[in-house]
Amino acid sequence: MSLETSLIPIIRKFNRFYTNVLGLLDKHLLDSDFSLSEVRVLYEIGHADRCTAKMLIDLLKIDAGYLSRILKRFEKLGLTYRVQSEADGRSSLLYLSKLGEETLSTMNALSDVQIRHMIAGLPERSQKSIAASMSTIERELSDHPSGPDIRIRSELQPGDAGMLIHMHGWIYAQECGYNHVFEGYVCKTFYDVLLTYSPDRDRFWLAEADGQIVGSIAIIGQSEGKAQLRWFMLHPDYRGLGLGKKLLHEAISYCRARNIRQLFLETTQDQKTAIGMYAKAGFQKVAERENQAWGIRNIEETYELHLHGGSPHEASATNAELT
Amino acid sequence: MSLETSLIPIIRKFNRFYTNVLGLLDKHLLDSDFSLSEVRVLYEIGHADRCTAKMLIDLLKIDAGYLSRILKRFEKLGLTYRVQSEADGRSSLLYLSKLGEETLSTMNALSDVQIRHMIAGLPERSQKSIAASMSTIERELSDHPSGPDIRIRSELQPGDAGMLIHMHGWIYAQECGYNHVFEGYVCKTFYDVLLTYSPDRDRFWLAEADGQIVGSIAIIGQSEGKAQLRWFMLHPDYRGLGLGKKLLHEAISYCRARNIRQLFLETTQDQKTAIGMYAKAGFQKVAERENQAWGIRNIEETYELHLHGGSPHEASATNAELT
DNA sequence: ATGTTTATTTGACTTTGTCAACTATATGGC
DNA sequence: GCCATATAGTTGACAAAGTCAAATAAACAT
Repeated sequence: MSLETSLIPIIRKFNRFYTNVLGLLDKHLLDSDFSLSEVRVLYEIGHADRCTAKMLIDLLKIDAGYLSRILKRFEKLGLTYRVQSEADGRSSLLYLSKLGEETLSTMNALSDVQIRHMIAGLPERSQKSIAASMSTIERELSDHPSGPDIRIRSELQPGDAGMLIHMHGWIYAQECGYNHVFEGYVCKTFYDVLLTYSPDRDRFWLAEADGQIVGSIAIIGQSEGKAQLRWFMLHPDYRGLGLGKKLLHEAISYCRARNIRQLFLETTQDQKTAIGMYAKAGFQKVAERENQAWGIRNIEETYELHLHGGSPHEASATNAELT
Repeated sequence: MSLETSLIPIIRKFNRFYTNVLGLLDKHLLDSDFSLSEVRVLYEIGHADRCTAKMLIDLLKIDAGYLSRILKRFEKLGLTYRVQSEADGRSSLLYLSKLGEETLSTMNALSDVQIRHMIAGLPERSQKSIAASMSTIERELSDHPSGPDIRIRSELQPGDAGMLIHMHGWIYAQECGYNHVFEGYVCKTFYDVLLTYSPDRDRFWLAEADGQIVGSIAIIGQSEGKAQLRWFMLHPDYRGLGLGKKLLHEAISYCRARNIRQLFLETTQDQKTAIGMYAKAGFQKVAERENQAWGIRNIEETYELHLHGGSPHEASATNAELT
């Protein structure tokens, strides 16, 4: 609630600002013979599939009577024509005539010029960030918020390692109070792997939200049926969406497929949620020791999971719970 | 030009979308006894200092005659009063009466409720990213584009090292074709420093644009009048703004102040721009060797700068050129 | 002082949008 | 199939919102 309260003034300020921006853009549009509403109607007829008056009313929140007259005018001007719907005799399907299409594309071109003029003087980076911000707002506010575009990829790209270190450093400082020495230690783990990195032996799964890494897991150093699970982590904003479960499942499935029998991992006692998931997947603690190096006292723990030979019961339970 | 062309459809789409959003918000506002224009006028009278009709005309792009009538109505309703300007007898200064202030704050409250309702169902992360995006758009599009908020800080925070590694990995892959081994090597350099990091001996300057790191430089390992300059880097989007020069200047000034006499750095021949700046600052090449490790053949070079004892000429030239 | 510009007002007008009553078709229950 | 009710679209009467040009009065430039 307090968050909303602090954001509302920002949003209202933007609304006032953007009302002006849109007003300016519209002004020029009004040099044409059409009102703003008419232009919007014409645009939608041109772009919607099997457009009816009802659709326009819902989409543009326009008065039915007003729309009726606009459509009548369009027809008189020869911009549109209508065909009675076969499915519903009350409705007509609306189409642009040749002239209507020309008119619309002229208006589109004018509008493009307007917008181009609006952003013309700005540096490329500003233009990009404006467009990106607009997409974000639209996506987040749209009726069926699709949420961010979340996907999991498993090729390691340049910069990924650094980003994972960044997230480790930041998250563990926030949540556990670890200091820069911890981040240095994470650097070391990546250094060790990257120097000899081979996609065959070392595999990463990176969860991305709109192209930004928000979670990770990896299986590294596999040899002779053994491997290490590493860098299992999820950005706080993206927890509770089942992403962690999905990552862990990916990693373990991969191990099964690669015939890895023994998987181990190291973590600290602070990682309650992760440890819960490890346990659910069948991992068992095999060692623990104290660590003072990271600015705060903590207990490091080692966990192991036996995938085939070990306990068939656990393996199948895992499978069921993580699917 | 081609970039603009690809962004215009995004911007137009957003404009159509946001026209709807604003329309919906306004609808509810119209339940009150005031038109949208009237509300905007009332708002500005309440917030602008020494408000005149002319100001409102310019600010809201409203017709003078229309405004005149709105103001007349406000006065009749007892919401505003006017005082003839002493400086210009043609103008009057506009003020809200007690009742006007109450009315405005009621409307503000209603508007707040509207907005709160609009974002209420969304997760915190969405709300934040909406507000941030709006601020970005407003800043970039405002008349005197202030550009991003760029500042240089010099405390190392958790996550910074990772972010710098990320940038190294990404930029050098983009621009020089280095592979993951290079990023691993960068990890090692940070590992070495972070384990024994001490603000007295190791100093970072991080250039941030709107809170995002976009450039860096560091002076590390100083002892007995010597030190190493490291991690000098600038995001491609933020080059040509004098930021690199500023960072280098910060680092060298610091060395002077700390009585460091000899500074060295390692780079690769690919770094033409950086090497140009090093040369300008008085650095001289003292060694070079071939390196094959990073996926592509390159020449590593070592540079040195003697700050006090060495060449007074160079030192002063440096000072002049980099200030 | 005089002609020009600027801030605001007023009257006449158009455009835009709203509301409620009306027609015609569709839909669901029997 | 028949009826009650809902839905898509139309129309007339009207109100609100916005525009334009002419008028007024003060300010400014020379």
